[in-house]
Amino acid sequence: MPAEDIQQLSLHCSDCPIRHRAVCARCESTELDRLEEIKYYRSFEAGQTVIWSGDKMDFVASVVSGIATLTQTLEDGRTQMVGLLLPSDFVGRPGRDSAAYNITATTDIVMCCFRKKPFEELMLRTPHIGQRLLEMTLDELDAAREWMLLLGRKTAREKIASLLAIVARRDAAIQLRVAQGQLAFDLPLTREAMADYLGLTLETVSRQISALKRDGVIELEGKRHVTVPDFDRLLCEAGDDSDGGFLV
Amino acid sequence: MPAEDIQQLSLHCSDCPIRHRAVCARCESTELDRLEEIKYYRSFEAGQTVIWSGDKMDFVASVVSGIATLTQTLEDGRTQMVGLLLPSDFVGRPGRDSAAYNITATTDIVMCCFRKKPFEELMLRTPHIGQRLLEMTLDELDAAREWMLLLGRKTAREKIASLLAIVARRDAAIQLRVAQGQLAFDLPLTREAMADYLGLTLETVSRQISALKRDGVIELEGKRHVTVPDFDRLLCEAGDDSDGGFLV
DNA sequence: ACAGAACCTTGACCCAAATCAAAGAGACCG
DNA sequence: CGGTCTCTTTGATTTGGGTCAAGGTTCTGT
Repeated sequence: MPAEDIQQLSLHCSDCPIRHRAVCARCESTELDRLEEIKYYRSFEAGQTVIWSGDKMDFVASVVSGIATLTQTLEDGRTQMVGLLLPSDFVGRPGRDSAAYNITATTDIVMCCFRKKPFEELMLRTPHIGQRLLEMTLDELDAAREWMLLLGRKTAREKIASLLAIVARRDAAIQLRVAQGQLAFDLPLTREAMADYLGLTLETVSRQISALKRDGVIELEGKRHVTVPDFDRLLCEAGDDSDGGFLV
Repeated sequence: MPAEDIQQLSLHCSDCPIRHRAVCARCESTELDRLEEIKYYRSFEAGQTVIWSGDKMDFVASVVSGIATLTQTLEDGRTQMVGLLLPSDFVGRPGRDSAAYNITATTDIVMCCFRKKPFEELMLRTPHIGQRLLEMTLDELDAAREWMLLLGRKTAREKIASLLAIVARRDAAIQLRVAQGQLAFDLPLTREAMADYLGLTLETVSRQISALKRDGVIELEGKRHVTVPDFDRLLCEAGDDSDGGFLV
């Protein structure tokens, strides 16, 4: 989302640190002011579950700060992460009143919620909101499909490299650090969460990270801080030149 | 989509056998008549490529008859199917002018196309179309995420059983055959396409189908015709009680 | 400063699925 | 009818990643 859009949007939502990506920034309707009337905030601690799959969900929300995951599980406990919620991401589905996934906070998190009913009414009156939501949903669909390629066809090493590349890019975008040459960032996920994301076991994740380190593709400081000396090398390890992916 | 919607919709699109699911059936606006003005048909033979990923795509379309696949590939040829287009499915993305995936006809296929520009203009004037598209896109996203669970965490046998269950259900829905007890249908995919769908090799697909046959979960007649004596048994083999999935 | 917990790494071993290889079964065609 | 092509099955072997197990590192709370 271009910077000027964020700014313009913030005119409508001035006390809130979030960029409501659900809302069309180009729409100048005063309807958007009504978002202020129906919104409220909720906080969760790291590890807390925001909502369980199947539970009633009478709100939609944007992430203000922190990180949450969307996961699905089989009866026997096998878990697959199907999405990651980062600041400014939108969650919740107009027209459906129960959650489709478990949402879990992996860090302390603040969400900006809108009660679903009034939000839907606002959508009806303000087509631009729906259009923006459609755009966002299509982006998520593309990201999910790219992840399908990763889950179905990539090797463990490629999966790890892809994840690192995506996190690096996302981090660079957030920090607005222009990334020439060396990149450094903190992994926002535990080894286990990475495993659930990539369809691997945590042991394999650990082993492959060690292998990438041994081969000089990345450097590690502590468990979480990663330095990438040669981003192109990492991309090459990722098995494709994909420039997008899940974290969008 | 409920039957009455299809019927009501067909008022607006009477000569076309397709149910335009992209269009809100409940909308009585005469705007919908303009769809007639901007639509045209294209046919493809089995095996033909409709469009390559990255190509310019200046239309959106609904599938009238036949089956097509959406696939992504890595440079070395590894292929992952990320979607299956069945009659009445919508393809194409307002707001993006190149295709994100390879679209290939797996049977002879007829598509009902709308030039993108006028379709987008129509969307602007008719919010219900956008809303319906949003609904459909959210359904596709759910399906893609369910597929992520399958790709990341299910065994080969569970993958095959899941695919069979989904095809069986979809077939039953299309045929409007009420499915008490025994189900029978034709597989719409080659072993190789199934493999690309499930993230397996074609040999593994063949072996697992043979195993399910040997264990009495399914019966096979020829290579493609499948009979399911006990649908619950098949669901159980699929590893979850999922009632939806990719084919929607 | 110490105990405990949570998280991470590494090794040894195993197995499900990939790979390599060969042969069967239809479909189509001259 | 036999030949060829495409699709499918089955067998033998290999291997990537899972499983089980044992320690190592931080971090937190007392």
